[in-house]
Amino acid sequence: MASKRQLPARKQHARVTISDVAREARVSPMTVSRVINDDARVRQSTRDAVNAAIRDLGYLPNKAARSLASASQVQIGMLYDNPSSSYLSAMLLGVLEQARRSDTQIVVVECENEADGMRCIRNMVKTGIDGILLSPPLADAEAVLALLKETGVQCVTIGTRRDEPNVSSVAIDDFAAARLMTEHIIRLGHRRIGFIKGSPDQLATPQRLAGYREALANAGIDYDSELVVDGRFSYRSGLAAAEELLALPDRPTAIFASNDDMAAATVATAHRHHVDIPRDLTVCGFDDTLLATTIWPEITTIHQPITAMSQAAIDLLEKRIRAVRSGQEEPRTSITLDFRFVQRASDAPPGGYR
Amino acid sequence: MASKRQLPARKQHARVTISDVAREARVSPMTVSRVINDDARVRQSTRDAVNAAIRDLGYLPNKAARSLASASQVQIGMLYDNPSSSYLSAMLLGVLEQARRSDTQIVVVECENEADGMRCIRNMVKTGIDGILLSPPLADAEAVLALLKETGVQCVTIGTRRDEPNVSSVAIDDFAAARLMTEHIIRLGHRRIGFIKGSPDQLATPQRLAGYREALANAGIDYDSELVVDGRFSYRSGLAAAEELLALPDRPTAIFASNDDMAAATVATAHRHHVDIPRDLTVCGFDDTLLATTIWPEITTIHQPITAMSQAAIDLLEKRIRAVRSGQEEPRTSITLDFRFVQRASDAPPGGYR
DNA sequence: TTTGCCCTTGGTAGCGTTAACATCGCATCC
DNA sequence: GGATGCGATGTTAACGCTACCAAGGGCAAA
Repeated sequence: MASKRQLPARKQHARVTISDVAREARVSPMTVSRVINDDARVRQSTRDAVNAAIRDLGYLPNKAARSLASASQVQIGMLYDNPSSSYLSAMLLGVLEQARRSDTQIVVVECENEADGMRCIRNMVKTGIDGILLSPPLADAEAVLALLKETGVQCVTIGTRRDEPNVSSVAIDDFAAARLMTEHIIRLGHRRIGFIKGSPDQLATPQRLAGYREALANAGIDYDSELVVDGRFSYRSGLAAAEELLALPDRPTAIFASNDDMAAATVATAHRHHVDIPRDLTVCGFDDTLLATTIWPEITTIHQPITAMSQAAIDLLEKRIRAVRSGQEEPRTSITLDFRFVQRASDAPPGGYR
Repeated sequence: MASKRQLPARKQHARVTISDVAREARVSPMTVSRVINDDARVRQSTRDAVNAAIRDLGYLPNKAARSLASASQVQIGMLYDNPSSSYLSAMLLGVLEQARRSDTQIVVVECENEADGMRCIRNMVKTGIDGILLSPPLADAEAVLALLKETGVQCVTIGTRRDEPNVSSVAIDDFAAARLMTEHIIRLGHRRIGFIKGSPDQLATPQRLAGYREALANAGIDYDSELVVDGRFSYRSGLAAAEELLALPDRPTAIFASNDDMAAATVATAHRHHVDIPRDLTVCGFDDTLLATTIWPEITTIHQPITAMSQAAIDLLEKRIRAVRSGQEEPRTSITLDFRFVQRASDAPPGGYR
């Protein structure tokens, strides 16, 4: 590799710049800038010429210059606690992708609990963060939200529907999703359907339960509190919950767990009892984390578009931050994305016991 | 929020800049720049004064300006295939953190298989990527590596030790780790130790097996090929492998699976056979993914510092890219990080059968 | 004492882009 | 017909930082 010391200045790398494109298209750099920023006031013919030049030269805008000139850089902190790994990785993917598109710096911090979360937020605010992204269970911690309101930092939560002054949220409709899943199980022919609840400190928990009850009521099935047991979203809590349900004298023919971890635990417990799935017991989960397809049989579940959710969350956060910066009222929008019912191999009509 | 239209120019945000620090410390901006870049030629007393000013003002360098001025921006593509979610999230965390520190843009792409991976690489090269980060199994695909060599793009692999012209790697010593784990099992008193292999197309597979054999040989235990069964790193393959081992007339008292997914499957299979863990059977895994602590009992395993590995990988990649850019020979370093033996609840001395 | 060199610091000129304002031509209106 | 306005484009001056070169000062060698 020859040295290039004879070059006049620092330039070694020489990518195509906006001026090159401008020269090629016989316009000013400003016009090129307008084209790449989708500014409306450029004549179509000019726009076409510029685009052609961009393509010919293989021009790629320089991010650094862009965000320097437009002072558009945004710093967003993402806090996470519950490292349900697949949830986390899906979120990270979305966040990374979105950050790449805009000029956003993301700082990801794990915190152990609510108190730690508050400490992290204080630190971040001190370093001048513009916004914060929260996922459950932190997104449901009142103290955390109160602190956020106090500091005035913009915030978006994922997976928990909120509607407050400076907190927007991106989530699915947990109620409708749980109802749909329960309806599916009823349609298979089940009447005794067990339900494993999630942690009481998360907003999704009562919503999913309500969806289950609604479907039952609509189908004319009496609610039996014996069939509804506590869980904490963890595998281990699912083990105990499933054990409880399977020990019932008239045991359920189907179990709907509030998340996949507990559904997986139910599958394991059933196997230990030599209860075949799905022949003797239908097991359904929620979230469609990778665990749902890791174990065998693969679990019928509700898919949350987590990557898309985190992308939407970052986008929303940026919009709010920009709005505040330019002195506008922050938009008070929350987004509800569509979930998807995913049928796999863990459900079947009842009848194994006969 | 009052509008600020009376301001002379575009400035709304007014963060502390390098000039503010310079004024505060009564030096030139250049000297401040030297301090924050650890340039050696600054007198200690000056350095201290500048650092004090930085602290007082809460100065944070502007990334965009920095990378614009130094033309240092680097684009790195990260390809992943095997979405063992916890592996992925750990990697992403490391990558994000490292990217934040330096001026590196990361593009993360999932690809389904080898062919798809090659397509992705070609695309990225076309858009002017500077380097590529590969994890298994893509990191073990010869065709992919050949393509990389052909295009001359810098590359670092994670989890697979490589030593080739333009490919460095960051990994742990799989051989030593597997040997250590096997030694641990032997020390517990086991003599019949089952082993579940990984996918044949990954380099780690033979290395882990070799570690197992070495420990056996050192302890004077004959190698019994009956105890070594095939797996493919997936939960489902682990189910079959465990079934095979547990069906043996003289079945093993311990099983060492080449990763946690298969160890978890072994636990599930054992439970189905009413074999208690760890009383009747010791099960050990490898990788320390979140699955290891999700299930019950939690699995004794080998911890790979994946987040640190991906950080090191990005760092290495950047160094190589900068070296090439400035016309130097690319450094041909690979890094081996330390693994950690993690004892949990899935192992015990033999004796349950007596 | 002078010369030369190194150590430390400062000045200048960009890096590639965009905000803000200026300009130009042309159609519209009274 | 000249004022008015608007749509399309150009000009200028940053954005905050660092590469490069120059310069001052101290010290050792001549």
